Amino acid sequence: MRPLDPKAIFCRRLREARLAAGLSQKQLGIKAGLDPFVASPRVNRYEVGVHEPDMGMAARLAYAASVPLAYFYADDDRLAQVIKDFKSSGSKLSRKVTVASSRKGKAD
Amino acid sequence: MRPLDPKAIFCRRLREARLAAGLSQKQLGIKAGLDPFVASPRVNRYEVGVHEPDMGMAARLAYAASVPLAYFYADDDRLAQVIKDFKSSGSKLSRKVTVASSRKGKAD
DNA sequence: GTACTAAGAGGATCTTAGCAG
DNA sequence: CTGCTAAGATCCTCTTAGTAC
Repeated sequence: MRPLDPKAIFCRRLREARLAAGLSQKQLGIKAGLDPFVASPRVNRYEVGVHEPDMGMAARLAYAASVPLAYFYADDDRLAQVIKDFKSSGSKLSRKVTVASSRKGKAD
Repeated sequence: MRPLDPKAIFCRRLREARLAAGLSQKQLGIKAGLDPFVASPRVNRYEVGVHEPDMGMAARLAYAASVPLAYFYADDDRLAQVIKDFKSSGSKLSRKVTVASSRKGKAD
């Protein structure tokens, strides 16, 4: 079972999640903490596949689009569905890791 | 539900997957297609969290460690388990996307 | 409003060359 | 062997400034 191209998968999942959330590229970027003046080009570059976001940015986009981060990297459509439907039930082990900032994307 | 720091998660999952596969950092890198002379430092930097691999490299590491790529990004331990145990059953829709090369990591 | 693109500035990773257990 | 690190060279991303629908 060879892995599919992860970048192509990422683009597809990101777009699908954004549209499912009913947001424009700019709106998603802003909701993910990007400056309104840069949100549109940056999210666009991610969706088209020209640039790859780092993990911090990808996590914010996932949160803004209401999907788990792992959803963006699921190479199998069934696995993607399983991830999207996953409810973090009683998370007793609240192992809180501090939220770090990503490269440039100021989170506020 | 705030997302945990994805880089810290990635480091933890990568190390766990590598040890579960019974490989050294160098061995994992070589199995992922890296040159034997660079495999050790590069995998180490990923595991310690100093550098972030791009998606292509992450996908090769996941394949070499016998876990789905999405496993590295699962912020919830239960979700991680679900992903790891996921069997891509009869994948009838063989939507083969061409495997692309990543930044520097020559795959052969 | 929406999606999308080019190009320079800036900042990230990669390779090499090492150290310690 | 193993895990791990510093520094310069290299390459990718981010912002700005735009086009087109």
